[in-house]
Amino acid sequence: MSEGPNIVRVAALIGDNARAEVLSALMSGRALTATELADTAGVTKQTISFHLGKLLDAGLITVEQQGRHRYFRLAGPDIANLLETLMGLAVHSEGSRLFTGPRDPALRKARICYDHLAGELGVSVYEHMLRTNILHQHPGGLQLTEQGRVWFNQFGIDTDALASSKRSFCRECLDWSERRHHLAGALGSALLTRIQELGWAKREKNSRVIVFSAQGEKLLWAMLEPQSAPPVSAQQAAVIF
Amino acid sequence: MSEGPNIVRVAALIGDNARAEVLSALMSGRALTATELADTAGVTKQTISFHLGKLLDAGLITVEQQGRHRYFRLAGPDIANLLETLMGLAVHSEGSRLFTGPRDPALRKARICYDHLAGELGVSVYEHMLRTNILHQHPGGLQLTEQGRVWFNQFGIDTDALASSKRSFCRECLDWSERRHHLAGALGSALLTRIQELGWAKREKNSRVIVFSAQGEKLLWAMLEPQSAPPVSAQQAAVIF
DNA sequence: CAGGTGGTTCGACTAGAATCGAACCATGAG
DNA sequence: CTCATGGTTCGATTCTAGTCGAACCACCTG
Repeated sequence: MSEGPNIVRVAALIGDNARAEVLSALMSGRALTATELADTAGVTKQTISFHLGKLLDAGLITVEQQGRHRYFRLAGPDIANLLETLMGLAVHSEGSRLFTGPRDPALRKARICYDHLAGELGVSVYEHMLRTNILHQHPGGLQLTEQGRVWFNQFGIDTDALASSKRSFCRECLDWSERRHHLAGALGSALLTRIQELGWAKREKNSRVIVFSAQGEKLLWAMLEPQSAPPVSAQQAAVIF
Repeated sequence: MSEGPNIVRVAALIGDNARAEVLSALMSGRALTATELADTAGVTKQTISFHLGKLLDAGLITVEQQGRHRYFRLAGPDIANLLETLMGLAVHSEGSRLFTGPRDPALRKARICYDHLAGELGVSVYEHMLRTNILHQHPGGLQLTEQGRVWFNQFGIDTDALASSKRSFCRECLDWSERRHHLAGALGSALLTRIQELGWAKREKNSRVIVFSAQGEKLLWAMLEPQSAPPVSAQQAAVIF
């Protein structure tokens, strides 16, 4: 009867309020404890433990013990990718009652997707990088060009160190709100981290929203424009804050 | 509490045996009647009617009335895409008991994904097309090159007619078994149709498997090889490297 | 050591969902 | 018109899965 892999198990797992809430919370890329998760999901500790067990079984999340805490996180970028795909579809399926809450616009503008930048800003930065040939789409996958390497280094990111890590260096990820791609992988992760280091943007507490300061957004674009700014040196940029 | 779109509804919908079976069956791209679906899902007519109602509500499938029959099909390529993504994840999550049934190898080799070719053959054909510059990955999306147009026309596909249709002309689609991309969109659809027209491959009854004749597979590759097929100049193919 | 907090296990309760039998409504064939 | 067939609706049944209360274990702190 059933050909192919067993979709049902995974889908059913996600198709529960509490668990979906957990997974969404973990989309922030943060590692959270069981009680924190219980809190955001709005259930008791016992219940969350039950759910976390199931998610672990299925390999959707992983744990790391640290003292008497257990930190849970998504098992990998694949999972985050699936969740974003689902959101992209759900946003249509919702149809009638689409309550665009107050946080929603901010969420569309810029948010964290697992560990990299997503939303309007995420895709426009990514597409800009393609246009200006910092990144290049190659049959085998996305590639960092030589000038891209220079750009990232000047931005204060050690691309060589990243490349030697085991995780996928750079790849694209589908954005649910924009329905276009943004940058993911080690490079995407490093980019966002650096942006936060420079104080250009901050994460909103308990949310996936990322708020750019007006200044920060301007500086980012300045950094990307090839003519207007021969890449601002990292130190110089950092001075601002 | 919950930010972003409501994943739960969609996921829960897929997370049921009968409905997942329905969706999988519709991945074949065929339009099927309610009783056919009831049959493949292994439930009675009443039950399938119930499930189809839910899937319709959520906009995952659509109906078309024809006489006293109602033909159901997937609502669009997005849905197919989501399902493939899910399969890609499930294949890992299954872990221990992965019963690779007898049909499985055939399914990995070549299968239909909504309406285009997937599996080993699907991705290698697609990647070959990129290498030989029939298709080109462009920041805005996938593009058919001029020489690609010629190639498709010689293959008996009227690309201009396709381009004027409303649906997305050509795009890539992630392959769950290969974890790489294959060709989708109107162009991908036309390609598969033409291959079947030529008798190079046939669909297995009641399954997503596509069986190529030894002859057919050979002819397809001959068609793609740059030296034997004039449209692609060796020069342009070499440009990539 | 005792006390407090983070997490899990067990058992029982409950709500919701899937299922089917049976009756019902349409459409097409003869 | 009558009969057969494709589908839906309704009601009743069954069962699974989420939930919590309570007890329990593990670890850290004082």
